[in-house]
Amino acid sequence: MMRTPSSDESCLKKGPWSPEEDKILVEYIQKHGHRSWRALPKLAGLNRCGKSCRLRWTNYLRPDIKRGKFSHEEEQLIINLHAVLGNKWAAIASHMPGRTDNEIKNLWNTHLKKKLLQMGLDPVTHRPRTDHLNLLNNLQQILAAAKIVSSLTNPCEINNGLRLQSDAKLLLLQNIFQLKSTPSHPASNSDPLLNPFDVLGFNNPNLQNFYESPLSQIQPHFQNFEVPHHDQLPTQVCGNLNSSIRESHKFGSPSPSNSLPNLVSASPERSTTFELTLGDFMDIEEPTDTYWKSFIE
DNA sequence: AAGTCTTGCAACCGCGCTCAA
DNA sequence: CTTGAGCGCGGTTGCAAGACT
Repeated sequence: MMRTPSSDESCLKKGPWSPEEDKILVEYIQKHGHRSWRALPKLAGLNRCGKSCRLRWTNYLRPDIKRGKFSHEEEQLIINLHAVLGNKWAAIASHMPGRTDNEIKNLWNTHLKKKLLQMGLDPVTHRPRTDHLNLLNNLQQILAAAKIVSSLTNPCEINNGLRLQSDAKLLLLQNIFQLKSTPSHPASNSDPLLNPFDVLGFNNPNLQNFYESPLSQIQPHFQNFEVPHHDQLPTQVCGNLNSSIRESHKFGSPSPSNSLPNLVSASPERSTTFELTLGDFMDIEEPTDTYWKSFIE
């Protein structure tokens, strides 16, 4: 139900609060509390609307507010809570005594979102980004982020880092083989102008050579890529791995089937078979979400 | 030194929910 | 059941300060 502002509300003061106004508000609330925000400004003698008073109190003047920079632990906590709760700033704030929803929201929009993007993670899903056209570009970011894992000490970060490493490997395999093996794919058109690395914005000569080389020459480059043993994976994952990633281990032998997974969807929804597989795979040994859910409950 | 751009944050706005009349 | 006041939440804006050219 929409409430239209009353006529006398329109001439009320807006904008930054003066120290005098702050003093009046604090003294009034300390004496009388804040039962009705709408009535408060008149009773306190403030030329502000009740909403503005409430906001000023809850976001700034409340005595239990912890001011100052967020610690690394607090940032990590916000990221973890956001992964479970999404943009429920008030809910996140309720688990962080002394911090306001507004403060957390601002921190997220100015720092944490960028931090996740730099790591190649989608700030909405907290999963590696899978936009279609930027996929290989993102892959570079994911690989770069995954490299950092070796220097991590925090168990949470190590967990995320290991996940990044496996995601990066799978995405790399998936896309390289897709490009190599699908003649109908526009990116693998024989027209040199449509070379996939041109199309995707890559002009690194090493990558160009990599693309131009026959499969038999590419094989040795993947010796260090580990595909998890199927005993460690759920049945459905196993099945898909058998027909996709495992197939890719048959380098050198002609593969008439070309039974390769589809490219990862541009949208965050898990629309392709492989993406489901990847998503399920990522959940293996991934207690984080469950942990935070139980933490919140 | 001056102008422009970027960043961070306080405050505002609009929407939706709850609850009493 | 309907209506409207009050409140809380999430998204957005505007401005000051710092960084950059």
